[in-house]
Amino acid sequence: MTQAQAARAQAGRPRGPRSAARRAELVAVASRLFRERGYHGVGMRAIAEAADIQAASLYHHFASKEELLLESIYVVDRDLVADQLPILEAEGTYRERLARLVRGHVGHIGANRDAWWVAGRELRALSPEKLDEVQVYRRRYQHALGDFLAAGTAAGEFACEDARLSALAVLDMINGPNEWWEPAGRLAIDELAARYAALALRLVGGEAGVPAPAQARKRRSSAR
Amino acid sequence: MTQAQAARAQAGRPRGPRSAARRAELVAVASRLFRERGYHGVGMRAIAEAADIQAASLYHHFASKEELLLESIYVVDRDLVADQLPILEAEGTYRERLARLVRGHVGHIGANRDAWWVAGRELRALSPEKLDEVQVYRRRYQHALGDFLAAGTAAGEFACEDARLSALAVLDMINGPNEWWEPAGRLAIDELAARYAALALRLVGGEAGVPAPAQARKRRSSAR
DNA sequence: GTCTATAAGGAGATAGAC
DNA sequence: GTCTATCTCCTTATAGAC
Repeated sequence: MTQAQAARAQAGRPRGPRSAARRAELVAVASRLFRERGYHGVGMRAIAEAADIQAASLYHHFASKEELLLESIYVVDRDLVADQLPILEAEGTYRERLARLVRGHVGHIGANRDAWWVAGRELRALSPEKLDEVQVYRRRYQHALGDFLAAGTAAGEFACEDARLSALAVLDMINGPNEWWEPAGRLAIDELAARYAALALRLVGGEAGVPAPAQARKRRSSAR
Repeated sequence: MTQAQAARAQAGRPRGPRSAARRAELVAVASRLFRERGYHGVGMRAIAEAADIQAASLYHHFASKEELLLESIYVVDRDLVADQLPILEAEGTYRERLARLVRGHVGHIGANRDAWWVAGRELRALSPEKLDEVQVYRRRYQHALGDFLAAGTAAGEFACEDARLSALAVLDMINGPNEWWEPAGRLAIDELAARYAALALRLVGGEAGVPAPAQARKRRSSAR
């Protein structure tokens, strides 16, 4: 990848002779195939065929197959963090903010299934440099959640003995639907997101003494 | 795969001119490489080189590359279910049995890291027939846990609104360490297993009204 | 049980025409 | 921006000697 390309990838709305919209289309096609067959299970010829062009034409838009993979992964690991971290800093009780984070997280999985599947399985196909870059985003998210749970425990809203571990446990749980949720299943993604939010509150001790989890969304604008 | 080979793979201690011990060695080598580089990222030549033989010699022990993958996955999906399901039927309170299940599950991840990594990522590389076979084990585990949580709720030990979903949430959480735990980390696998067991109890409402989770292992031989 | 040699095809990537 | 043609290397798997 050239420096110019790297800079373009960082920007929110890249410009230039190689249209950003076309790139995004091609990334979406590649993500779908990577999801279906795995990064190493799909060739540039197959991606090109699915996009209805020749393999050589892909190299006009992307320097390498790895760049296609990286763009897929950015949809999750870069963009999720940018969307979600502000939630933890926003208004509301700790419980409300945690619930919003979980709903946003699960909803993001539902809205970006191909990219999530790829980001969950194909990180190791990245070069060490790009892998590092991606993992910085993940660690930032994880640490922010750990700090938030510690603060919520200090404020008496949660009861986390070990906030770092609780953050891992919550993330393990809310990443789980990436492995099994599908649109045709029993629960719509919004329902699942709401229920996982209630379960996450239990997990961090945010529902202590309230055995009936259906009540979770009635309590509002208290504490803080 | 021939029928004889399939039958041998099913048996606990396969015999024959192609030694089971040699097969297990080669599967372990293959699992490690599949973990490091992905199923499609590793060639038969690389597996052979790591085992210090020629690629053609692998075909004396295994009919195909896929058979090596399948044997890796069996270590998790077939053997785990066989080890773990009896725990749910054994003696003890529901809480005790759930805690034992979680500790066994997390411990199995720690003891079979390569196989777990592969089973978590490379299922789609199996043929549809073998994929089905593996997924039957997974569903059995999931359904057994769901039934167990429903029974524990009816018995008053848990408080699961939706036992099927709670089973998924618990499994999502306790599968999580497959993604991040490593021996050199902050927690030994036994410590992690014990803490995740306590967190799983919270998740299913098995700790209602007990905000201090450190107490979990003191209560014993009550209810049932 | 392991070897050498090879078949038959797919991989990522590039050159240069249009 | 897309094409055709091609380079070089690697892929799974098999044949048959030892």
